[in-house]
Amino acid sequence: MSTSSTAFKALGDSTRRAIFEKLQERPLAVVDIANGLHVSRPAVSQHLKVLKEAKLITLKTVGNNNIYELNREGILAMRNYLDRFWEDALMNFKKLAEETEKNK
Amino acid sequence: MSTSSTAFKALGDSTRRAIFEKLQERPLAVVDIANGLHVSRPAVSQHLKVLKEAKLITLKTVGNNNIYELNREGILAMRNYLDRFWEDALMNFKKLAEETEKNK
DNA sequence: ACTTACGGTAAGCAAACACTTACAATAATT
DNA sequence: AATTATTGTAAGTGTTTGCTTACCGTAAGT
Repeated sequence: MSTSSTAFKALGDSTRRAIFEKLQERPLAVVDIANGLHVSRPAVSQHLKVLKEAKLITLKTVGNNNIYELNREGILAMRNYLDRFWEDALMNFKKLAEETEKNK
Repeated sequence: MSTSSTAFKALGDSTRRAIFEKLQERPLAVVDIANGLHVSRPAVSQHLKVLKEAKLITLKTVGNNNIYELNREGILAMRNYLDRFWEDALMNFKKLAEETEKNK
């Protein structure tokens, strides 16, 4: 599957966006991520896997703790992809509007 | 559901992104959108409904044709939302890196 | 050594999703 | 008026998804 698809899908789920936003504040262990969320700890583990595969977060193991944090590279890549995506969409939109104007 | 969720989900499906990208070139009737895609025409109708509800496209009826086109407003809104989203993520990332550096 | 805490994964389940075919409504064509 | 073309929607189906509980491995604390 394309990079964009996995990233879109990863952030399309509200629980995963909640996790992502939690990690914006600081890197956290799985228990701390799960704490306060409305789903079980294993569910969080599964979501973390999805976010990791979408390259939006990374993990480093410290002793028995898995500390997750945002993946700067992945986020930059996604932002760049989307910038072009919107850019293309809006540019074509503009171009088309001009042509329509011309043919009046 | 929040605006961002519906938009993320809308673009998380590859068929819908294919439709969206087709509409980047020009406004199209449903038959023309379905033409060349690997799914049936009613499936396309359903996808169009999702994209419309995500405010990514609009439609205008011309006789018996429903012409769909990109929704500039919605796309701009989504882009702005995401700009801030990435901005926040990256800024916090940077801030945290600096604090970690300071406490060395 | 034993226990406790952390966290990934397997199995199972209900809800959501992406599709299909069948149908109905409307507008253009003849 | 009858037919054809365009489109949305309903009903049904298989797959995917998001969740749960149960379980297992590993590392730290006692």
